[in-house]
Amino acid sequence: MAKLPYRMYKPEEIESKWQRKWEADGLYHADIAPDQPKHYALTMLPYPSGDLHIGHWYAITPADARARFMRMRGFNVMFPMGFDAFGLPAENAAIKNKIHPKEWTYKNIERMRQQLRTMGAMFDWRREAVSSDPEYYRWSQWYFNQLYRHDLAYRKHSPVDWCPNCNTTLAREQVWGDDRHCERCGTPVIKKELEQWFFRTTRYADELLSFEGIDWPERVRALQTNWIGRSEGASVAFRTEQGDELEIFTTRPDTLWGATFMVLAPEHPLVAKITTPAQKPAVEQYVAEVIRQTDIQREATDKEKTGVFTGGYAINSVNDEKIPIWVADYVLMTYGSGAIMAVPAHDQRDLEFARKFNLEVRVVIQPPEMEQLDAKTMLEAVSAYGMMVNSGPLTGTPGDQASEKTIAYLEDRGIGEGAVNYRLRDWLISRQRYWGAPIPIVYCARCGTLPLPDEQLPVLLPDDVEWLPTGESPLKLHPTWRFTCCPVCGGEAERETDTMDTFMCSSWYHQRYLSPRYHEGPFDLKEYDYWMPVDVYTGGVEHAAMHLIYTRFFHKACRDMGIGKGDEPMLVLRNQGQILGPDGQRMSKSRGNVVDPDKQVRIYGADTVRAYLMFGYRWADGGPWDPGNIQGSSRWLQRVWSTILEDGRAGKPAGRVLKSLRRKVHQTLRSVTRDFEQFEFNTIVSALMELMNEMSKAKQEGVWGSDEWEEAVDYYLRMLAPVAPHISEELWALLGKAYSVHTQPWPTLDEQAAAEEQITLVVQVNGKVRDRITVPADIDDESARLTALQSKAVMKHLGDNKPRKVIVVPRKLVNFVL
RNA sequence: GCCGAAGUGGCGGAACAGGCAGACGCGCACGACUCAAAAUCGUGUUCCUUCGGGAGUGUGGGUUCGAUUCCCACCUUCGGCACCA
Repeated sequence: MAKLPYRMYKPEEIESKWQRKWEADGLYHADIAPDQPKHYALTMLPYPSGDLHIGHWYAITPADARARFMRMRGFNVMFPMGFDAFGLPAENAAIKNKIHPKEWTYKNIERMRQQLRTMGAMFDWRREAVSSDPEYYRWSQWYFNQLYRHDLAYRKHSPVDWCPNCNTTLAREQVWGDDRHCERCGTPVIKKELEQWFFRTTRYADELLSFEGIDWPERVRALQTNWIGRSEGASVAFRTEQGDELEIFTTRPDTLWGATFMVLAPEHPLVAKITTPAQKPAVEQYVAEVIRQTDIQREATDKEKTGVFTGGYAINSVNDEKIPIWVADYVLMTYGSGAIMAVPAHDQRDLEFARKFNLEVRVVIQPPEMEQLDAKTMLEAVSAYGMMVNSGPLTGTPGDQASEKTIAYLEDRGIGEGAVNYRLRDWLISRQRYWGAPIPIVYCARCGTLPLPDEQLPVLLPDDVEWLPTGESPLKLHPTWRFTCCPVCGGEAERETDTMDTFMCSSWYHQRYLSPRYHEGPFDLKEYDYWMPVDVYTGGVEHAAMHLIYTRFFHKACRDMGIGKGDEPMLVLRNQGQILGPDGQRMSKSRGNVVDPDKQVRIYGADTVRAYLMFGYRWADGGPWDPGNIQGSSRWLQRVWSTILEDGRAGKPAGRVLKSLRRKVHQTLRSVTRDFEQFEFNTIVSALMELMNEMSKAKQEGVWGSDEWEEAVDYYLRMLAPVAPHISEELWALLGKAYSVHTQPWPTLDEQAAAEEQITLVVQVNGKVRDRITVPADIDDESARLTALQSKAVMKHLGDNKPRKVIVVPRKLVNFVL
């Protein structure tokens, strides 16, 4: 073996060198290869906030390592990167620093591109997409038109959530927490009545509940299921005394005969008509009070019930009974029909209301295991199913058929039908801000609301705009921009001046990566057919009820519009956790606990930072940054460097030593392969550390220069390559191996070499470990038992007793039971 | 209240199909090297112990020869939803 000149491991010298070479060589270019299986690995694209955060490294490094692993396993891997570049932070920063949002954004993108390069990730930069480029948002607008033409986009006047700090409306998904605050800035939202654009996500509510064919974490599935909030029941038509139909939704049609009053939401359109002159002042005052309240005050669950009698009555369709109609704020206009039938005996909220206002309580369900219910004394509503009582023709129906039979009864008589309700709302996409894709709609006094013809896209965002937020769309304040001519009649017309929610732009970015400079459509179908769907999608779980619902909706809509294919955009989803500051708190500039990745790279090198982020945490959990722990990863790579590069003493190692080295190498390969497949990154690094410890010991015993050593080093560098791409490439080159380690195939596992010849048999007496004996791996049960019996420790614990039972688990243990 | 995830040494964490709890790393202790320190290398490191052992994976039960792992009940933490009819 040739003697190598000894050198120190200096990551700062080798890392940028290889990064430049890889890029110059196009080593990570992903092109269609029809004969090769493809793998589309996607990591959520960052927002260009200014600086790359350690959180970006934490998210991207393992995704990159796994993409590299898949490539070595023979897949044609695409791992693209881009920027989600529209959005409020650009405007906020612009206001603060008096710099144009566009300038701020593109400066940041340039800076982050450079920082991303220092990670040594295998991005194919030719596929980069930036959502604020006209060539990108042209297609966001085109998609808007498609949705509009397919009746999946519509404009509606309605009460919407408004962030008074961001000065814009928000989608329901962007309002968070008990205090209903803005997802971006934390300010509590208020309600405004506005004319806004929506996407019909509710049309897909049912389909979005199915996760068939995709492997997504339980956490995300549960969250989305929860968010969509499907309830099954019936809608029933009641009538007012004046003859108006009053529809209600109930999940308990079997309690219909127990309805003793009705409640309307204060905003319900029939309130004014129903209210009698005598009750008018009280009702008007109550409604005015409720409207003045915020949603937070109004929706507090622990609040005492309030309400007012309208003076009007409704007819219960099942028994023609006349029941009073009340107005109360515990009924929400946004769910169901904004009206309920109240069944106080079987609904806690209705019971509280009834007791407070002395309304009738009537038992219509008797669960078999409960004592006879007494409407006069009951303190808690009984929501359990049970036999229907006092329910006219359905009296006596058992609980398990009650709802079903009632629905059939309603349908027979044409007074109601089985119905499903969802919590999910349509997606409000209008934003009264500047830095977004303009909604490509024109309003013409003669021709009405018109989407701009596709060939007139993109509707360019003007640069010369006063972007300071006023509550009005900045585009509306531009002196000329909004005036245009009607695409149909050519007369004077005005543009829509709102921009689109940036989640619209990020709903389809994985398509743009396929062909970011394609001019004929949002993507080149050739590329789509080869690469889609995304095989592995990784990113933060905070998007579970926003981006991850929107993008599924978008994909299904595309499928139905004949643009895309398949039911789901991303087959496998995995979420990483969050890296916190060393103090265990969320990193923030104001707390001063921000860990700067650039600085860590300067100190330790990118490979060490990568290795530590993979090694130090369960990826899905994350945790506090530990400035001490990273030392372990740094020392490890130093050891890898010196153990592989420094000449060893030539010796005559025992065959046993060589065999055991080979065994460890193949065992490591087995576990590293499995862990890559299962996204368990921390144990990949620990297995590689173990192997290095073993190799270092074996080297002391003289294996250096042997075939086994050569194989160990070769395998080691290939296994290390996805984790630490620079040091492995450098060592690969220094050993004279053919460029590049990253285009090598993944090593081949020799199961026989990995098999243990000798095993440690655990010997127990009464389930307690008393001895450990080394035996041949293929020992039969009887010999195992006899060998174990000879153990001194066993003899001592057995004494004169004869074991009642002996359990032998092949290759594992022998247990003597007394 | 409902849904979901998670509780293992001083710390991050490991244990793959019910079979050696604590791999790997940090920290710490001791030793080697050094005039010395750092770095590096080596050894030890769950707790208690009368040195025989005993206890131990959030708590209490259960199944089993045997449970971090399976079942039941509960506690705690985190995340989501919540007057949703």
